[in-house]
Amino acid sequence: MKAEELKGHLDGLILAVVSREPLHGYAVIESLKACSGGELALPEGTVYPALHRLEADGLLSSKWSVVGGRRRRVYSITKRGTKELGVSRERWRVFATTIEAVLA
Amino acid sequence: MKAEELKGHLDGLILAVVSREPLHGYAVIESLKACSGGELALPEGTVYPALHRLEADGLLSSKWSVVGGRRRRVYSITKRGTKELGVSRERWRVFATTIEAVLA
DNA sequence: TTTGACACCTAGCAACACGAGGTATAGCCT
DNA sequence: AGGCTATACCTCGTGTTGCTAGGTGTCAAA
Repeated sequence: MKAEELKGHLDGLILAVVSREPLHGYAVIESLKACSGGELALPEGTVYPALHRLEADGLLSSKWSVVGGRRRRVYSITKRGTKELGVSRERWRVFATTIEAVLA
Repeated sequence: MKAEELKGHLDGLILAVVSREPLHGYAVIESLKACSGGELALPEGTVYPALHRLEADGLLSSKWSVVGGRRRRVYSITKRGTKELGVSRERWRVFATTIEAVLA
């Protein structure tokens, strides 16, 4: 998976996995890996800043928790985040249709 | 169509339209627009540098021609470019499958 | 006790699509 | 003749964004 391919699509992916259930950052990485059959093995330096960005934009909200002595920041999707996820899905459909029309 | 979405996918699209028939830069823009039903209305500042990049990488070759007093740089796909187009198509399939698995 | 998994963070880099600006010809309308 | 539009090329600078590389700290198992 090339790095640039992902640009502009990451936010939607994160919103999608967090919308299923609240997750902390590390779990988001694992969830993306699991959902994609290992294809989306994203480094922390990619995911953490993205989570911060999404929270700053009001699409995710977080709260700290401690489990087994380890601190976790657990993210939940907000109302605006849910709406944005819908937009992302629709935008993906348009995008994929467009690319396939040209590439095929 | 968001700008960042396209990143990493543009080269494959250009290779695809040029592979159908040799085209000059302006015609590449028109062809992309036509193939995509107007969705891919890319500005010149996007397409021209991409064409130069592809030529520098040996995936396209160009020669000047003059038609009706206007000079055109006509691009043809090279052998390596054809091969790369195949790679791009396969990479798109993997990418689209991956995104859909997570986003759906 | 040292390795690995878990769990978080940030600064700086590199890639790349785009906006804005520039040059020049041809054809059409007034 | 002058102005406008379409054709046709180019480049510089900017903004976004994913990644690399580095850092901190806990816990369990070898």
